[in-house]
Amino acid sequence: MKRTLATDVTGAKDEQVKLQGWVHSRRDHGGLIFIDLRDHTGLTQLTIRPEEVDKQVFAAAESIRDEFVIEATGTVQERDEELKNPHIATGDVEVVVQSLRVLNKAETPPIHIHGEDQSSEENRLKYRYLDLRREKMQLMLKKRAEMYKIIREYMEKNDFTEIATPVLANSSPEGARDFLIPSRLHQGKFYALPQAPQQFKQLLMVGGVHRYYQFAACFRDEDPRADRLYGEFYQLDMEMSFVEDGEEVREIIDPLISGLVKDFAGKTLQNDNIPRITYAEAMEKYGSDKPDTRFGMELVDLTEKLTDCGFGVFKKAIDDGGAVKAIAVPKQFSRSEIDKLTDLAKQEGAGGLPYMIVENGVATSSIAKFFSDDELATILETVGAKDGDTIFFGSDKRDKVNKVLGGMRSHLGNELGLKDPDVVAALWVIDFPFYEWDEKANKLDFGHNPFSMPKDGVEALEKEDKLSIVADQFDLVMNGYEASSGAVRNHNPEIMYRAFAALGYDAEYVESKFGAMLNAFKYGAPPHAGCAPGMDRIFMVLMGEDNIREIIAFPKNGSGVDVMMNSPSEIDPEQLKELGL
RNA sequence: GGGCUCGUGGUGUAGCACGGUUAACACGCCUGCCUGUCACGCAGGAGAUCGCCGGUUCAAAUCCGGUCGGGCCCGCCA
Repeated sequence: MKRTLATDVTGAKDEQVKLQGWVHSRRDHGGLIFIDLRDHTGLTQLTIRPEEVDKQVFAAAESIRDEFVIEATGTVQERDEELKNPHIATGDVEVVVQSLRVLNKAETPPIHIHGEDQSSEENRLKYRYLDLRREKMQLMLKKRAEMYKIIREYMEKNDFTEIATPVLANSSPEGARDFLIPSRLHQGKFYALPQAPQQFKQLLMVGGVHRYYQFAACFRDEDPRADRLYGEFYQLDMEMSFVEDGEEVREIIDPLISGLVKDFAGKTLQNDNIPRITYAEAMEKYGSDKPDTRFGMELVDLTEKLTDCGFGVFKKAIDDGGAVKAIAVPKQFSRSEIDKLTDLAKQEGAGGLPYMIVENGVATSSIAKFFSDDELATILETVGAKDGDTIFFGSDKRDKVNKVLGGMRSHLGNELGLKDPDVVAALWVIDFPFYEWDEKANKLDFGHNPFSMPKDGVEALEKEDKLSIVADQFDLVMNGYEASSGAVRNHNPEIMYRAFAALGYDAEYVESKFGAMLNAFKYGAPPHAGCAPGMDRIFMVLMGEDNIREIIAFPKNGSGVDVMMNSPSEIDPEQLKELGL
């Protein structure tokens, strides 16, 4: 007898079929029992009539409970018109059961398997194997595989070679905390799980690999977030040799992203040609290096226009070389809402949150009296505020103003529902600064990582103002999430030494940290560039989720604990002893 | 490390600001009835020392202190 899938029964009318799956629900009418059988394809209704089966079979049907694993054989029959159920795919037919076998029993499930997330995440993670039976999670697993297939085909078509790099690697001096693995053979020494296969992929370029890619597992021991998994994640790690301009990398990725958004996810790509904006522009307009551009509410600079204004707070900021900027928000807020927003601004480092309300073409508020009518009119015009809008101001050092108003913009974009879930706004933020100022350590540090190429070559590194040096380094941003970073790599040891020298590190230090790579570069390293789109996060955006745990089979919770497997766990003293620990 | 927030039958919540009978509702579970349901229906039932510890009080799910756990955010992280 033919083994049939739940959703294939429609095409098997009047045929004898055998189905295997789980009991999704059971409706016992006494003299007639319906069972919705669920397998990985969907649901089919089994109908058990006492006149058509043995007594034992009917008794079995009576004793069956939800989530039992069963095997049923029977005949597919078209339902009478009035009995058809348009809500399920197989609702036109039913399987009239002849025999029934319980393959396994099931206790009452501790989470709801029907419908949308009706159980706490805590329980869902603890019983993930049950959670995965849910339609939504099944879809996530299948779509993820589909996405991988699309990407793999695209990369192969573009001459990329899939190569695996070691998972037992070395601790890297920069960046995130490492996961360390004690060596048994070399006691006192450690491997580390790679934060990314960065050095390996660059060494592949030196090794003559033209274009490389892999779905690389990356490991970082940093606190998780809603959009950041704890411990491990996957990126489409890729690198191209003989590329000296980051644009070439972006042009490879563009069609892939475009296809994933439109064809794979069925969403609208905001701009068919994925825009490029500089880091500086992103910070000025959106106050963020990963702006969500599905909505406007851009930051407007008022510094020039308010140099002589009578409002002491603004005046002082401007006199101190800072900036005054504003955003117009299409809503009037209550006093308590303003208070909450003010708290938010303060968390971002602002002293307060000055605002004006626009009514009848006039800006009013407690601070309005400090401005001339001309200045008020200029503010309205420059900010582009309309009646019913609220204008929020920031005044401080330029960086801080951008940060505060950028945080406000992002927050309000959510609050006011300005983020269209059917649209994906993708953009490249390019020209990241090579160095940045580390406020805490009060010293210069690398912006992203030390492996990037300064944009105007070695000479650029000699600039007096180190903070103005731009790297050929870029991020892909999707709906306000950082989806990828990438760069033209530094393949020249000289530049590497100089880049570190500017931070006060000598050649010895550089050699001790990056010896293998520096050494390799001496033997003819081709120029190369690449990027590493984060698969989990991109998939999350494509699926319209805002919690990255929703799209992963077995995520750890917010404390880095696998509540299902109970990892991390204590270890047998014998194992420790063997490692010399 | 810090801030905010949540913790009540198997599951999800209400009750808590203002302490006071038997802790309520929905889903699920159990028993019985039911031959066309698909959120099946009907009747009945079981199931919770309200995360834990301590305090205040005649009396604590409710107030106070502490602690543990979850979630979001900052720090951190590309």
